[in-house]
Amino acid sequence: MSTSLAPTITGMIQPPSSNPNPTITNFLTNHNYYDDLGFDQLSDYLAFEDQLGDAYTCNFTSPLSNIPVILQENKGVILQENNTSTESSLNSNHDDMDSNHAVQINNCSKRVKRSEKSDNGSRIAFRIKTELEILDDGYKWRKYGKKMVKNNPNPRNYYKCSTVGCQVKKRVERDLKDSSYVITTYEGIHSHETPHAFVYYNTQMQFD
DNA sequence: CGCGTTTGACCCGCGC
DNA sequence: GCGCGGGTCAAACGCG
Ligand SMILES: [Zn+2]
Repeated sequence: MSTSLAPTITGMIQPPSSNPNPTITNFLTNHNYYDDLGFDQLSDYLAFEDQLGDAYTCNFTSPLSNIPVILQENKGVILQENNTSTESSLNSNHDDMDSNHAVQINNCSKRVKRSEKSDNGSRIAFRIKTELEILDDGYKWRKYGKKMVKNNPNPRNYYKCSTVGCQVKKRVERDLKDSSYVITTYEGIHSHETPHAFVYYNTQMQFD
């Protein structure tokens, strides 16, 4: 099926009336996270690791205040490069956070791995607790493959960005340890912006 | 018609 | 060489 799960998600939350597209803006933060950095090499990524951690948490907390759909359900978010080592995890209860804007990132761990063969693109994986298989992140994806992975009853889906000239791929599978989690792996950097996602932020832009 | 999904075939690297 | 696992292609199909 397509990426139109808006009804499902919007049913779970109260979208702010000012926000024309809650589901998309929610994931925009994800994209801001690595798009703004635009690191082409893992070394860059690693170099900025500390700052990233900040930006990361920040992105997920403050701008999300209105639309913490997924993150509220989150028990953990994992960023990882080529699945191994160098992990810095932070267990934090954001209880002191503005309860109105409570975005609960209880167990937010970040994993970074230096890869030997850092193929041109970057690779980032989000581990998200959700029952939904397909999550609209603001980009248009075209599914191009599905595979059954070994030792995992759940299939793995392959998507590619529909925008011409953009080679970003993403791959979605359920965590075999805990099938209530979905691991979404992005590979590459978009050569464009999302059409809709910035509307919300533009409306926030003020000149006071 | 245009575009997205489905799904088996195909490809490729690797270990035996 | 062969089988296997992971990744991709593409023809057929579905839908607005
Ligand atoms: Zn793209």
